[in-house]
Amino acid sequence: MPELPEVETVVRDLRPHLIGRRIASVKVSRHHLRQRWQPAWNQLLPGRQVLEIRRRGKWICTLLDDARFLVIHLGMSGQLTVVPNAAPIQKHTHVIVGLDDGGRQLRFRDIRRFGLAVLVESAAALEVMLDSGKLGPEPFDLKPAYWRKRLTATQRSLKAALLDQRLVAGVGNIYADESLFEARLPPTQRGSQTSAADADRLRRSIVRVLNRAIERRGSSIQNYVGGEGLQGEYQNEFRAYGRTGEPCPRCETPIERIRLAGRSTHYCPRCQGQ
DNA sequence: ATAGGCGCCTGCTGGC
DNA sequence: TGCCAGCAGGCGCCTA
Repeated sequence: MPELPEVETVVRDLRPHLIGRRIASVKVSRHHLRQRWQPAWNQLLPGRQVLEIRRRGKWICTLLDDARFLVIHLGMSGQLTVVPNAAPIQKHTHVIVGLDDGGRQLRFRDIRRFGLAVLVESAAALEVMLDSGKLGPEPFDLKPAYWRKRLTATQRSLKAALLDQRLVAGVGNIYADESLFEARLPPTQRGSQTSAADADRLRRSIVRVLNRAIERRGSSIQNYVGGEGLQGEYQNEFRAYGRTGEPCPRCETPIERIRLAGRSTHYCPRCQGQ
């Protein structure tokens, strides 16, 4: 569930609590996540100091003082929070990292277990994992020529293209629908049919929607909370996503919902043309 | 190579 | 009240 704005909010929340802190202890649950936790990591983590926390697309990369990275993906239902040691341990908590500040823990909770928590050996290994063709550029760094080229090179729908992390990193189902609404483009339109003007409008819309969502600390629908356990507020500003049957905020036409690229897709049949 | 479908999980909601 | 289908911020693997 968490997309770029939610992950960015988590990272910003965690930084002041984690940077400079040392890891005192590690405890993991028996349930496996998308990738199995290696027992060796329980030995490697204690004593390490947190130097940096970065976001890349929907990935959270915590740089440690041995040049390794604790890498976390929130999947659909992941929560990464800093809480007092005494806070009750909620069901589905899979990793608990004790901190040396004498009273708090970093906890990774993930109800559906589509998420991931792994220790990566080095910056080079992280490159292989995330970059090397897998993750496209950050939405804020999209070059107009690149973006149009990638869109026009595919027969898939704009919706499918936006969800493809290789084209642009960090956009998911909510912000794809919201960006297409903002740009007044039909989600079903084939990438190959995209004019230069369409592509650029879409690019700007993505940036505007994501920045606004970050300002509102992301969207909370069911599970999402930021690094301090607070919900987001952007769900109150949705114009298309999840508004099936409600009037379009631009033209009052009821918002429609279709299945596209395997996902629920919400749009205004009138002002998002065709 | 590219595009679509399915499965991985748990929990919640709505209809009967 | 119970049961069952359908749905949910993602992604990787399989197939045509």
